[in-house]
Amino acid sequence: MFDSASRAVRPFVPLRAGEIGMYNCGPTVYDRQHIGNLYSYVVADVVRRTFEYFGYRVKQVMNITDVGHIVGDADEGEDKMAVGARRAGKGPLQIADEYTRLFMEDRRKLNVQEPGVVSKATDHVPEMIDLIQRLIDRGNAYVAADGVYFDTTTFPGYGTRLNAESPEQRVAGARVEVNPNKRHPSDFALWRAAKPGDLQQWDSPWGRGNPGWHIECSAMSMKYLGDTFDLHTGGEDHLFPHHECEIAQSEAATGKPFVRYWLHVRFLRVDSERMAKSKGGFYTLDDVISWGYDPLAFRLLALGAGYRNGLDFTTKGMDAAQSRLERWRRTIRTAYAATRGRVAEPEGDHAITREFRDALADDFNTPKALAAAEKALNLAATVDTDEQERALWMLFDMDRVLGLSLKESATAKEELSADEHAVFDRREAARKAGDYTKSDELRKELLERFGIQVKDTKAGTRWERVGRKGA
RNA sequence: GGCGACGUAGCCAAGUGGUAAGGCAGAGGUCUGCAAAACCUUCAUCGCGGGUUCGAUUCCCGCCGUCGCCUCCA
Repeated sequence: MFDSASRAVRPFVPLRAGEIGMYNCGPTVYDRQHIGNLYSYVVADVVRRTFEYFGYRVKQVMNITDVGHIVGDADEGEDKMAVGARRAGKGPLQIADEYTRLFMEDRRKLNVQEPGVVSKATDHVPEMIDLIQRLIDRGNAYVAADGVYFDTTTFPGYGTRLNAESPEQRVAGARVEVNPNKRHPSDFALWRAAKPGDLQQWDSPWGRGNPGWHIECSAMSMKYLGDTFDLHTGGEDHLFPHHECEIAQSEAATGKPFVRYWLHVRFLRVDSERMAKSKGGFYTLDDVISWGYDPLAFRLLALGAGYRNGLDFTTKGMDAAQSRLERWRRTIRTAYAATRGRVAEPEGDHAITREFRDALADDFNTPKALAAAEKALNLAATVDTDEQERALWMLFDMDRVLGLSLKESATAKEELSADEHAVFDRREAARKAGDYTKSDELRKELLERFGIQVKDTKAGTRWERVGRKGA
């Protein structure tokens, strides 16, 4: 896998054999998560599933940031949680709970498995305070007028562990006013003293206030995974400063290496541009669903691109993914019916399975893995039932990682409603009577009114729900 | 301004020093009352210009273009 810290692909070797500790930087729950956020969790999910597929036990921890963090140091702008709360006329915790719920719902729709531990920042303030105290005791942090800061000069290599650009080079482009309370411009806040009107504040040895943004991830990841753990994931935007700060404060506090492998997901783009509210490309999963797409088509789209290259979200791309998904389902359903639900593990190492596994083992190359799956699909479309049984076994096996509910689509049974059935029967009658004009009319009606595609096959008339696209 | 990534067919997207996976769309065909589905066939010399090499899309240099980061952000 590719490790951001060494900027190279290197073999993955876990700390403890057969076991992996993995931490995902979670969302700040002050608003709905957009598809870009969701995309990064789909990637994390595929990573987790891949490790499990290869037999590892994965302990996955994801945080929920339910404390508002406006700024690193210069206090400008407004607390995000506060903004969200005021907008809805509710308290910060209600807001956090509400958006957390919606977030978890979106994840389920995308077949993203639940992490073993989901930890909320507000539940871990004591741990953060402990950690800050340790840093002060060790001389890595100092108390200033408006909070506690990490002294970056005490941590050699600060800001360069994951980034090629040195801190000196950054100063040139600095665009935020330097806080005069800090000893060095690059120092970052661990604890911020409360200001009048702060909705969320806690007591601490340094007075009332709230924790800095970076400290929560250090405190929670180490609590659940230990001082050193295997894998830390996040969006590319976290490379700097968030993860650099995490490294600095964690390693300074423990004197041990913090994370063994870093994985950063490139941003999802909308029509080739970064999604941003100002550009109008801020979409939620519900938007995507309302346009007539299956959430799993979005997952398939995500799988179709390498996580390090980012994903370009376009309606064309979604159309392609939707068509592809529907074809997979049809093929599998047909094959499953042909084998009467039997599947058979191929003897020995099947070339297709091997191709699939090699692709995943090569830095989670899901596009390549999908190509292997397409080969299995071709096999499933043959008339040889032995071949089909093997193909189905392989597809269901692959689905442990792909997470496209292939098995469910094979066995899904759907019924026509009474209304639909009536139209369907009338068409059958017209067709039998040779009245093709009328039968074609009714077929069109089924499609346009109910989203039902009628197919006349040698084996009789079939139908299928295809949904209605476009908006 | 600094740092980084990328530029492969109409679109999305893998990949390799020896003439380029897969998907979507399209075209032709088989099947069909017609459709739909399915199946078969078909569809690229890899941004531009140099260089290294027996040979480069793949390595190096330059240029052009796109995108991201430079302390809110998955």
